[in-house]
Amino acid sequence: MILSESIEDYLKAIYALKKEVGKVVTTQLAERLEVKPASVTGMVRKLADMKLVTYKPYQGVALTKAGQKVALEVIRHHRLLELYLNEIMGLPWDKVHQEAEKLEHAISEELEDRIDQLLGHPTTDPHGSPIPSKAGKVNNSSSKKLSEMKRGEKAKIAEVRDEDSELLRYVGELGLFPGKSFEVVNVAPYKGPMTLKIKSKKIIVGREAAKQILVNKISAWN
Amino acid sequence: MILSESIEDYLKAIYALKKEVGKVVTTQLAERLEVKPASVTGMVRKLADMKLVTYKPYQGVALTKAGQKVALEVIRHHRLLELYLNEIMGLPWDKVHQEAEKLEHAISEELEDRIDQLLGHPTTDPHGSPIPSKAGKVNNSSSKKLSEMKRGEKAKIAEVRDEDSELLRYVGELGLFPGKSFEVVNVAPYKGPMTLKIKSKKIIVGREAAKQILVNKISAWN
DNA sequence: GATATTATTTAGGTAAACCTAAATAATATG
DNA sequence: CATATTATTTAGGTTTACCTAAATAATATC
Repeated sequence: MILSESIEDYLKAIYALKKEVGKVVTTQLAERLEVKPASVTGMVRKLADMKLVTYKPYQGVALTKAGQKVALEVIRHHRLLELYLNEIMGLPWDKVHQEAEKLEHAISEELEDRIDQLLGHPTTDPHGSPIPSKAGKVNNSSSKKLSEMKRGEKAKIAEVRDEDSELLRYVGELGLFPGKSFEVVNVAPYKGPMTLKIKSKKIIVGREAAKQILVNKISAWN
Repeated sequence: MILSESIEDYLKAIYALKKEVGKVVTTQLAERLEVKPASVTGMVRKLADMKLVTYKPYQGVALTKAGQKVALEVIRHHRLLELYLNEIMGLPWDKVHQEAEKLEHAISEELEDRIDQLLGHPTTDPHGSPIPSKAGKVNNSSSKKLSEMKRGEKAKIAEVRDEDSELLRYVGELGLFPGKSFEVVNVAPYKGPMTLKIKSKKIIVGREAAKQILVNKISAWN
């Protein structure tokens, strides 16, 4: 099956929106893909004809098994590439998303396999997102937003949104990389900044940035 | 300047044909690009409008300075990628062309620079083709075809055509890699095979394959 | 030098993926 | 519940890069 880059991007976006918002509607798809809603309607009808999505006008879109398979393959390419570019080639973590966005459509299955092998079959990318397996399994550790944590709670950084380069530079300078453990020592009111303690070092992070960071809580009995 | 993949491919093909045949005509361009001659006419007119080529109907096409610059940038991407894929990632030399063909349009200038740096600013790709410098200089060592050599002559393998995977597997099995020195010990008549001696080991190579191999003669007084 | 052949161009058409503007459906508000 | 607002779709248009078929130009052959 030969699918255009556009189609792959649509399927990827539908997968992501489903994960983030639950329901996938025309306007949001259009916004994320930076096209007009009318264009989304047209493409979504086409995807439905191809049995890659199910679509009821005014009701929303959902991936079929076949559509999800394609989406996960593209996401696997993307995240393997991000990790390779960062870890092996030394590109900064705030640059790899943009680069992978183009390369994900260009690499062959053989190159994908080789990258996977060179990286030792990794399971997460540099931003903490899970890398789908070749068979299409994804480790979706149900994590919560850092911005919703309360004072005194402890957690580990799980995942940072990878689309925004500026966010990543900011978060990276603070040392908030996936895997880092911390405690919330203060939460300023009026959507103010949060103060975290990482190994006795205090850092301050804005609430907006904190919304873009997912964490895994460390239970009290650990 | 944002140029489509098609445009980049046309410019690359025009550059290559000019090098190989001297004159670039519609039919040959069409053949190489696997499109119809009528399509070439249309695109070439467009390229002329963009000042990337000069074009006189029925007379042929030639790259302008601007067009050559683009062509060399794409070729630089291609050859750096081939070398990276082969040398660093361990892909066989008969697979890298196909992969680079897609990736050359997808990598950023920053990634190009990083690859160049990781490879130590190389000057030839795995098939012996020169890698244009960032400034657009190419080392075109004027070499001749192996198929045209006579018995007793000595030379070094300079370059093997990279488009044909089967040819590369064949030539690779014979050990005829760029840089290898040899002597022609026999040339069978009627376009028959040639017998070469590499370090006292005799190998036999068909005349058709020999046409695809460029060599640098080693002068007698060396 | 007329005619056949080959090369090239012109004219008109298609598919993909977008667009804008207008129409319609769904939802919210007084 | 009538009306305003927002979401979505429909209709028709654009651009890119192809295509086929027909016309024309260049070249080769008798």
